[in-house]
Amino acid sequence: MVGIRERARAEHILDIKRVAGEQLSTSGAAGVSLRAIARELGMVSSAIYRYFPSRDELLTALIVDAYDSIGSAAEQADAAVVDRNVRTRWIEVARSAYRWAGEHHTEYGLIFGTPVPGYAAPQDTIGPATRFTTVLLSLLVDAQRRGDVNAAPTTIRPDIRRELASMRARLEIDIDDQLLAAGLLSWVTLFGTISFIRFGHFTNVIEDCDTYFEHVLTHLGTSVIGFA
Amino acid sequence: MVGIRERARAEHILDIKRVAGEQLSTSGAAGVSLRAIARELGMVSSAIYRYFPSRDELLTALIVDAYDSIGSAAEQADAAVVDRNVRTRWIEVARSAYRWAGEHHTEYGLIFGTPVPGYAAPQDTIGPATRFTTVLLSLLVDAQRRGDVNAAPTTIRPDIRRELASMRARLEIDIDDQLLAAGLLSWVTLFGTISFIRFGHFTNVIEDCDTYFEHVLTHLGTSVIGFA
DNA sequence: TGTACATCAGTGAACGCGCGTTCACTGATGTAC
DNA sequence: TGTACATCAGTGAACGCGCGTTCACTGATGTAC
Repeated sequence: MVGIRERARAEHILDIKRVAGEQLSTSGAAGVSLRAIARELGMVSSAIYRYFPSRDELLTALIVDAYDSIGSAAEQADAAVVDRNVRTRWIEVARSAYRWAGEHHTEYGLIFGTPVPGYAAPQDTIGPATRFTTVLLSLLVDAQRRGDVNAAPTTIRPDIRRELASMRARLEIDIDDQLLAAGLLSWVTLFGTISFIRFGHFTNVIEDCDTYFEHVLTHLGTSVIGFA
Repeated sequence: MVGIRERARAEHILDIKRVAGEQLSTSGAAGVSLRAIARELGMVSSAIYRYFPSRDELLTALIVDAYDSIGSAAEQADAAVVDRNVRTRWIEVARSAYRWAGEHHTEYGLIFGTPVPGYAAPQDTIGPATRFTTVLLSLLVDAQRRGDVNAAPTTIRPDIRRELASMRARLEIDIDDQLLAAGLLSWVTLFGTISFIRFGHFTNVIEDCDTYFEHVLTHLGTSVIGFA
């Protein structure tokens, strides 16, 4: 049986994070203020310290939530593909990231934008941070196992092969050099494109960014990774 | 003949921007403070207003300087290639961006990171912002004119061809769909890679980022753009 | 079932700090006749 | 060449504001016997 206090506590934490998220959207990470949150929630500013020991810890919680949010969006998008076709899965997962970035503009900036100087991401953020990438990786592993890839081979220099081998060992995955390199490049291009679109670098360059994103997606899936 | 006042004024503006740049590196855009700058320079805080009408204008000046700085780095890198070989030019220009981002970490974050909420980039920033891209574009124009490209053709959907045509008209450049699309993708991947490296997303993923960057560069030049 | 004690949530005042911006002012540097 | 005036740089005080964090406290909710 869950006590009244425990439930109230969980609710208050949610409330604080919700208001903090609103401040994040309106005025950025620097604009998140404990006093303003307390004011908004009708409490006294010192009461916040019952829930978060400091402002930095609250920011960390927001970062963790953002990673979890985009990670679970990707997991759901992947799980929703019933026939498990890897090309379709890639497209759905990539789209989910694009959509998430559109719906959570500031949270996206928080995790993929300028790092806050002096703020060192604590250990707690590492797990959630890898959640999205794990979806991508397991997709590639499946593609490899099923043999559903046939990209034109590109030249990979020995020093990069060494780097890829070390990555393979560290992540304990079974993906060959060709596919791993293509996956890495696609991962970066995916978020590079999303950032350029969401951060406004395509202003006066591309008019219909949604369409362009779809084009990049298809291109990466077909020509770079080479899904069947 | 340049008056004493005029020269002193120009020097003071440089001083203010220099100190502001130092603050930018230490504490980010939010940490740039007029009062702290004045303190550092031994003036009274209100004196700053003789040089910049507001804090926002100072920030704008920093952004403009950053764009100018990376732009001129690219121009110099391009100009230094004596044989005008387009592949070499691409590599040198891309490298200059990577190097610049490494030497100007915070300035890079300022222009390619999270946009400051509520801060709308004024007209003054548009010119300097295009300086880097102009170098890349003229490189592509030359490649096209000299016929120094032979990439494997990729499929480009009609709606994207329309987008490319409109871009061609707006920028008044003569680059065909194939090359323009490849250039666009390489541009995004270039900065996507730089951002991932500089913003720390390759921690626990890639060990030797410098080498990986070189690999991406070669790959883009060879397989994506297809320089001869 | 009732009582005694421990835990927790929230209060209110205070500390010590920094910030952007305005304004009336003094003195020095430039300019026009 | 000298004088009268206009422009500019810099001063110092003030306005009004917000912030994170600490601390001793009250009162309510839970727990153990």
